[in-house]
Amino acid sequence: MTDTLTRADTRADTLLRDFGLADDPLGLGGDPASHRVVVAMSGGVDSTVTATALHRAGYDVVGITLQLYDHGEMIRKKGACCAGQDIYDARLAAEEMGFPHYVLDYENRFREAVMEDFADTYLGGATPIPCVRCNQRVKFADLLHQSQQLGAAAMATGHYIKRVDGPNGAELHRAADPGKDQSYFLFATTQDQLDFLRFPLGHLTKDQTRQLAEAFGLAVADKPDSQDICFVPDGNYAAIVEKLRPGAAEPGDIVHVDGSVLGRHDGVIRYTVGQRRGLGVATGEPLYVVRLDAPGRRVIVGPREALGVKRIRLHDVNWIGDTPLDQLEGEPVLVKVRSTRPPVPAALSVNDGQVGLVLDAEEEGVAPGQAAVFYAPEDGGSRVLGGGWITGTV
RNA sequence: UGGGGCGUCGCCAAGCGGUAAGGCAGCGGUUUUUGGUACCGCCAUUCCCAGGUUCGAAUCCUGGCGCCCCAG
Repeated sequence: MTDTLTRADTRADTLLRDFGLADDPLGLGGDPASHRVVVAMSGGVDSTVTATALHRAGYDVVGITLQLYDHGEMIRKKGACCAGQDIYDARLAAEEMGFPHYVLDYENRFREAVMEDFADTYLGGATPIPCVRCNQRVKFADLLHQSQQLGAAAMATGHYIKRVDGPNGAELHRAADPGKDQSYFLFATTQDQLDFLRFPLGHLTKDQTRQLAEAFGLAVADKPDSQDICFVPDGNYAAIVEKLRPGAAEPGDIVHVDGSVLGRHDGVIRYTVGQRRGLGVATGEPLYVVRLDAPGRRVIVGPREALGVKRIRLHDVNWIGDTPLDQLEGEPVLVKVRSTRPPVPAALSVNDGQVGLVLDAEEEGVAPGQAAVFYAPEDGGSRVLGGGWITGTV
């Protein structure tokens, strides 16, 4: 028994060393034990491995799990996070590994900052990204402040993204594992937040994380990755919008870009630019949502060729590059207008506060409410320079 | 009730005597820490109905029924 444990410990220590998580991996200096580190624990593999690894590295780890929405019917959902079973998983792991763990009730905050924004965005004819709102307004705002109040030297998460110390301070870089990179969802991270944050898994692959989970003997080692919107139990997001804003979604016309009315729809909230399915309109060729006219309750559709977009207007841009943004008119950047897909070349346009992009080549399905995330062109798009919310396209 | 045309999956549509293409829509799945896209799979034992000819018909014949057009 002791022998097995010892061997497992050795295995874990070896992996930690191999993965660069052994000697003060957070770069806080001095004795790790003198630094309190809050780890945001969702209950999934990644954050649990993060907390455990940092605890083993000697930091004064405090695990915190946010309870984000009510239990009830959502408990059973697989691949969710931050409710029900997941909170229990996080607590259990902390208990077994031997570091303190707290559950904070953030339901009200989450509903206001994420879910209501979600509903209102859809009602406005745009397509929200709740995961970005959650990171931006809850995890990297309220929880981060909470961590500072607890006297933490840093807050760590299990996100797949890299924080790199550069000549001008902390930089944000895409994850080593291109398939798991979460930079798109973290574009709104400010320099202040970045200074305090740490992402120990950013230079690991998902496979390596699971190896660690196994070596640590974590119960969540085989837990499936989370996906979909955590507070939408069955993929029926429109039902959540209806529940939050009863009666707000009203039917209207489905109109072709040529002006002809092709049919009716049950509410603009069920559609997003680029969407093909769910229109229920049969012409010979497939039709896509080209634009949403919320005030007119119209869904404007057209052929795939009508989806191409080159110019994008942005608002609430977060910029964490070295050169101030207003000095970068016409400068080249790489851009992602969607989480999955490599960054594509574009030019910044900055006219007295109005930030926009001109893509070298057309992109399809660029929807208002989604994000355009900037990457530095120099190193092939490794460094994240920030991003903005898409207001409109041409 | 004179002439002509047509009735094949929810929509469009191929088929022209040899045992029901395809597209669109729909449904299911894969991919994906948003939505969407893309990809894969499923989707008419039956061709408006009833008889008949034929080894064999959605395809030929007869009679109904229903549309459409041109004339009255």
